[in-house]
Amino acid sequence: MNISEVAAQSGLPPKTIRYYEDIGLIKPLRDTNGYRAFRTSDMHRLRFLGRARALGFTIEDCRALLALWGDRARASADVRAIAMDHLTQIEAKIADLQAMHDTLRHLVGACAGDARPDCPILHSLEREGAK
Amino acid sequence: MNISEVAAQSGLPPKTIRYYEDIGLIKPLRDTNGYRAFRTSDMHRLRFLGRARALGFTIEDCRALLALWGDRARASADVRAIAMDHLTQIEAKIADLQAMHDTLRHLVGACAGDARPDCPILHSLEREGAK
DNA sequence: CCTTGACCCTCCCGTTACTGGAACCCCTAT
DNA sequence: ATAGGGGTTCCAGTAACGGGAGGGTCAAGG
Repeated sequence: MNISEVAAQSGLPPKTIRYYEDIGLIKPLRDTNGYRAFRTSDMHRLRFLGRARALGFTIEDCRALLALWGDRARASADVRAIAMDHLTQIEAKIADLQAMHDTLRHLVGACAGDARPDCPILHSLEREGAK
Repeated sequence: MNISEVAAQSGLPPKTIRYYEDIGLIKPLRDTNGYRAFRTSDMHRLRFLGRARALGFTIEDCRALLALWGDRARASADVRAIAMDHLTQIEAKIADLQAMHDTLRHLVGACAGDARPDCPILHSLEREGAK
């Protein structure tokens, strides 16, 4: 399988696939012409990566998850730990964004948004108690 | 005012302040010894920047907001447009994160997290309908 | 046999908003 | 004279790729 076919079937752009090889997440074979020759197992790893990335796992998380995936003697606790950690980070991020969202929403709601220069948004950014 | 004092009073690290000068967000004067000499107006701009960044505005948004802030003939509609845009992006991001969160939470809940290798999280990443 | 077009390859730079570090200057106190 | 705590510049690295240059390869058509 050449890279474009793998790209089509995995949903990942060729650039990304090459990058994943660069950083050692996959190790496709090479044809004599230098083209990458992907096995089915490479495809599976790529699909796994695509799904893990879609869930927001970092590349390093993915590396760890792949290792656990391939380890018959793994403990599900190890997988769960990674996922829990990630979940916590996501929750923190959502909380941050939600706070920004609420403040902004309030400010946007208070701003007339017309041709006049007076603007509560700028006032808020200007003065002390801007929160 | 030297950079460390401005840093203390604005809450921004010196490195960040130098960076902001690099990209033209502030233009402090210089003492004869080459040290940056910050005026009160620089402080105000830095505080403005700190608050805008805390609300998640990008640097380029900040540049635009600073320009509007200094423009007596501005229309509040312009400010509001930037904020609305940003708000929309935040909402999109929250939605993304929330979706990841829900999926992950479900998977984490289904995983025993013990010494056995069987793990719904890995199964989900492995199989087709991993969503 | 040659050309064309669609592949593929490997670099290298740019992205965002900084942070860390090296190498070096300046000022004050001991 | 030296030690310390400022300050300065510039370079590199971060996360996870994307864009594009420059150049080899392959299959089909004339």
